[in-house]
Amino acid sequence: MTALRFHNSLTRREEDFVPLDPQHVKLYVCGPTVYDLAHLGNARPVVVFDVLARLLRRLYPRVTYARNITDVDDKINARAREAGEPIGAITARTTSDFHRDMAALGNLPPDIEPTATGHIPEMIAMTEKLIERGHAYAAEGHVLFSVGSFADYGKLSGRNQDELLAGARVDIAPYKRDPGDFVLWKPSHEDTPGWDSPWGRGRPGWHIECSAMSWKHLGEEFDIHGGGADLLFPHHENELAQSRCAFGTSFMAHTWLHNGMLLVDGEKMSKSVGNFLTVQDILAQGAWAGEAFRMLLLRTHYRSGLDYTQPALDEAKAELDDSYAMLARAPAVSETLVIAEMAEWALEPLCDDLNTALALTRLRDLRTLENAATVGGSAASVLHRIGKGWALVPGQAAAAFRQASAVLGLMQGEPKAWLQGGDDSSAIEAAIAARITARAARDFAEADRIRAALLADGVVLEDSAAGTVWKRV
RNA sequence: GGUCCGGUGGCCGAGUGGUCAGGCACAGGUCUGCAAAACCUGCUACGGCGGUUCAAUUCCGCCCCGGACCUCCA
Repeated sequence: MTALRFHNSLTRREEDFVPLDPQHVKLYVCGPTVYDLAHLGNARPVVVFDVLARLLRRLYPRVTYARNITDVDDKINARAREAGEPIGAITARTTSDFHRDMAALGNLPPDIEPTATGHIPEMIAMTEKLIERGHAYAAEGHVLFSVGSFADYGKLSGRNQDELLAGARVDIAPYKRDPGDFVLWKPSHEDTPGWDSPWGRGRPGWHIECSAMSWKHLGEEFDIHGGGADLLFPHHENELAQSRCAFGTSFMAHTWLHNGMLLVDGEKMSKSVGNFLTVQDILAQGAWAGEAFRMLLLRTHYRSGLDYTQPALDEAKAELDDSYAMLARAPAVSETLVIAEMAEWALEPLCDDLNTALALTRLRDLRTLENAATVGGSAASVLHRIGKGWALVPGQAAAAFRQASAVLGLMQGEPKAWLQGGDDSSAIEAAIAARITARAARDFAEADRIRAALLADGVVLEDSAAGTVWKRV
């Protein structure tokens, strides 16, 4: 496979990916704060970086993908107060909901899923290091990171201190030496979760959590850090500052990747606009919806903005219908060099900054080739366009399609289950048998009557030389 | 206001200094008892104004429009 390239947010350029250790690639992605059901926007980075992890695993002998669970946060505390529910109950339930929803979208679990509450000692240790090295100070029970102590502060997000100051739109706490200084540790009252620390009972700031967890599981320096573009500042800027200053390193992650924001019906999701959608809302549309939503996400390049609309989801479902139908028709074949070559070709775009949209286009081409081979027709124009001289053997393009799709986490289900899944189908089979008898007797009126009746029940028939097949719509 | 990222055909959406994206929709065709599916053909766009160039959707400048971020939203 060709060399991996990424658009690195840190350098704002596309560059070749060079692992720190080619035997072991390390990836960290910011996970959810578990206070409520995952919404559509939460799903995008999970899907995008799931594809990245699958791709890395294909290219390198060992990959460690860590994605955290933020289970200590003031939003969680607020939710617990409102709902009168214990914090532990909220975080446990929300974490399990998150796992369920992400699995429904076809995501594999990360290799490591550290929780913030499980890493308080590491956070305290890092905070102490930062104080020792003169990058942080304690004041009134708080510990603050001193942005003025780090010359590179602002480099990741592309801002300078003056801009940050000018843009500050919150009241500046009196104990801050610099308005840009941010909290590493803050005091907790009796009614708020807290841990004993050298600065009294308190809880960590948000940013230090990710620095501590990535340090614990991936080391002081690692390969790739991912997350939503909205986290670039302040979260990632602060993480980077904490980690580099605590360890005296020249970088935290070598490559920083940021996915674009998801809109719903052209607007940022919000409850007031009424376009707020959770993953559960999508999944409720049917058994097909999880995979269709994943397809929808991957049809757009991860760095671009993406507008979710219902017609777009329906189109993604229709594409899956067509693909599963193709897979259902294709005969099984044994692995060949051509199949490997086809799959490699389809996946090639992923190496160019994870171009999933182009990879999907190539999968469509494989689908057309397979259809031409199994159903009939000429694929000469497709072969000419893609510049390939593949001989069309039924089953081969389908096998390549299936292999390549696995890296996208798509179209791995049983075609029959996708097309015909649902309630008991014996009545449908019986009706089809009756229709075959009618057709054999050239009683087309009866045959058409049966077909129309099935269609009314959402069942579409397709006659071919090989017999009659059916699918639900 | 500042920083950054975008504006591609009816819709979605890649990409490129000059020969084709692709999908959906639509219109023809082949096949079929009729359909459906599949395949074939057609539909030829790159926000506006300048500039560089033999040649710009692709590079540069300005303008317009949209979005993200500007201290804890993926």
